[in-house]
Amino acid sequence: MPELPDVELCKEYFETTARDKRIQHVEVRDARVIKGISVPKLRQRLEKKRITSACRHGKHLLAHIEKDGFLVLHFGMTGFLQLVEKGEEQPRHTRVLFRFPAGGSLAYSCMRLLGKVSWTEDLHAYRAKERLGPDALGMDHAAFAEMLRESRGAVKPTLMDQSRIAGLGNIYTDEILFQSGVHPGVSSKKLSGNHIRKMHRALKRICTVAIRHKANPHDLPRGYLLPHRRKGAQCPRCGGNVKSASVGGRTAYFCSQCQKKL
DNA sequence: GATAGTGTTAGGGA
DNA sequence: ATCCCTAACACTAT
Ligand SMILES: [Zn+2]
Repeated sequence: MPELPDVELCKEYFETTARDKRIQHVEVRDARVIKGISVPKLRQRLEKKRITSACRHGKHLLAHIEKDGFLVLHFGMTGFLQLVEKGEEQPRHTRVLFRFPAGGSLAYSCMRLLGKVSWTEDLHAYRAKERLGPDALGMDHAAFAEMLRESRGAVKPTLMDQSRIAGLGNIYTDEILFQSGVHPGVSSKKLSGNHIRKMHRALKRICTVAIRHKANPHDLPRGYLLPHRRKGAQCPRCGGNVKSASVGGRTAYFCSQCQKKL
């Protein structure tokens, strides 16, 4: 559930299920996901308060709470939100339950506990404290090109560096590099202007299309790597073998035929 | 039973 | 300091 397109969909889900509602009660079922604030303080900030809007920055969902500040939700690798109506069963790994006066509640589920629930009074300060770079979808070509020129090391870890560009992770950087014809291990410094342009366009296109298709890999247009993102699968563009390699400590999947090392 | 996995960060070595 | 790599976190699916 966790890269930019997924979090954007979470934001939309949050808006349709929680906006303008008042939080009656916050049930913290596993305090390990609460970060940067005590459980009583967080409850104090949220209970009886109205949710007025939501926004996303990178992989972070920020829900504006009437007057006070922002509830921050991060989903790690396995987090998601689900509206639970009265009497319905809640997700197995629900860590926090936000109850509304009408009886329904919004469950924050996070199996691996890699996500977090937090609080901030100031979006700017939060961004700085978390060292979050500009959001990937809001970055124009000039900023994107400059970011790559300033970076060292392989391009894939650079794209996943949340302090340089916020929102991309292991999966979508593979798709971006695949559609741009760039090998994940290439040094950012060696990218031509043409490559950078391709990557910038691919990033915008891929995130937008993924959001439109509910971030479901099997609903993506033909030619996308994601549905074939496993070792030994066939490249959807050339029919070659999809390969994997460890780049920056994560497993990258790519087609060595379509993606050149330059 | 062993292993990998959509993320992030602390700790260690160069 | 600063960059880069690895391990660790917790839990499930294969
Ligand atoms: Zn190919």
